[in-house]
Amino acid sequence: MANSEIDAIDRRILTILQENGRLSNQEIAERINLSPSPCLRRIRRLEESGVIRGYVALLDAQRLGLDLLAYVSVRLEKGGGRAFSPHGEATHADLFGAAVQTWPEVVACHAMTGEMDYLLRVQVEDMAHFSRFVQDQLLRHPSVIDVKSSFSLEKIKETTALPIL
Amino acid sequence: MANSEIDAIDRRILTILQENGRLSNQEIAERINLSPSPCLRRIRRLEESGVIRGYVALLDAQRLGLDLLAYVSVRLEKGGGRAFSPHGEATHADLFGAAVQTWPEVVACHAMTGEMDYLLRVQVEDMAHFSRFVQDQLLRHPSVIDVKSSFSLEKIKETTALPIL
DNA sequence: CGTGAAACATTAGCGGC
DNA sequence: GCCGCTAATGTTTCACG
Repeated sequence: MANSEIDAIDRRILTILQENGRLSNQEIAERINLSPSPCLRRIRRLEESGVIRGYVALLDAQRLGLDLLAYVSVRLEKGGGRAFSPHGEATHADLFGAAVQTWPEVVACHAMTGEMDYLLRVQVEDMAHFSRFVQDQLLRHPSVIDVKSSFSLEKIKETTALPIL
Repeated sequence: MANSEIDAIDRRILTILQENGRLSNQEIAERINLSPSPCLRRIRRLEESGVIRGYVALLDAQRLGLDLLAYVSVRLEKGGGRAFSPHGEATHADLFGAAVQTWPEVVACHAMTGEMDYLLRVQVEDMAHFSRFVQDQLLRHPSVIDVKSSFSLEKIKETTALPIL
């Protein structure tokens, strides 16, 4: 459980796995000039310490008919204010956060500094679906005051790889 | 090479791989009640058709010392305007897009509708690093007019899995 | 689509630096 | 402590029914 330091070899492993998470341990070991056993031990350590959160397949949104990507700024009711909830009491932030988890079209949501409280990344088929999402879900939520949407015209860059060099 | 339709079984495979991209073909085949061979054939077809863009490891930004996530709105010089470039001529958008590719701290960049032209997602160690990035890279870029930053206070939701149900 | 066999990869144990 | 070897086990990937 300890605080294993991440050395240069670990970083090379992470860089490789961020690009291709399905390389075999052997292949990775070759690329970093190590034999398979210690390479695997390092990978397992990185997994267990939580540095590697997991492995996923990345899909192509357009080929799946999800042609519209929106960023939505949301402002909530203010104050340390409380609102009714099934369990008695909860902040607007709690209620909104819980709702966000249940909306599949919201692929990311951050509480933010600045004028707006939350920034949502919303992935949907088309404008009709987006409109329904805003009208029926977002604006109907009791904690939401205000919503501002912008739409992605072009994806200039998009990577899940963190800059660890 | 054709336009293979994605059926219900394919979607179940994709749902599984979006969650765990390292499951063995055998494991996936079991979960969808299929034998390994046809399951693998489907996966390969999804990979080759580009529906599956790739497999990656997801890392934990905080454990790697990347404690600051910013969203930065950028406005560029307007017009079909052109600016000098090494190859003679290029739009401001081209120049800015090329620059973005070279900045490792920018993990995503979209051209957007609305008042700002681009939305950048910037992942850095701390505010000192962010400040250097804005001053030395962004604001120094000849096409950039204006920059507005917001910072993530809390990650409410974040998934690479697309809503394909 | 399923079966089976060859090729390949993973992983635990042990000895050496 | 960390590396590398070996050998057993499990997985992928074909050709073929």
